[in-house]
Amino acid sequence: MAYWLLKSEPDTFGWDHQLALGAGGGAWTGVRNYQARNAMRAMQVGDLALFYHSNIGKAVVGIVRVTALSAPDPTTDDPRWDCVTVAALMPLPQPVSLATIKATPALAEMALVKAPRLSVQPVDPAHFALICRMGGLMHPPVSQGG
DNA sequence: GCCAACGTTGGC
DNA sequence: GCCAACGTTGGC
Repeated sequence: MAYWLLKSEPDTFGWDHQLALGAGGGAWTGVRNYQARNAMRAMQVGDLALFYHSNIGKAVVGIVRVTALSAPDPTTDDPRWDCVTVAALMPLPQPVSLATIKATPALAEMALVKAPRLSVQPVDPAHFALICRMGGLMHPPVSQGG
């Protein structure tokens, strides 16, 4: 079981779009970075990920669940690129902003802070739980992956 | 809209 | 295999 963070620009594909896909979710396409791809390849069905709005909003706004393993990305013929499938699990009652994360010493080691351009990244279980609580979830969901 | 950081590409 | 050029990301 593991935790992750997925970034998306909300004017391209935001939380509302993810919600609209329903329980089946949708393919997380468009990743063209090896580190990000490798993170997706390491995901298991049932793993959970923070859904982060980059550029506009700049906040963690919800939690998604991995519903299918990494598979070839249908948006390219290039065989190097993969995508997982994720479905919305629940929103954060109160989004946790990048500014708040940066102002929280316990979260200073997050890749979001240290490697700000990485679009798919692993998240420490303690960091995941803390952000959930900061977002108003008294009982953070637990990864069922692996 | 700007610009710094950084990943990728391609010439050598 | 090095490295300069270039493109993209994403915070500000």
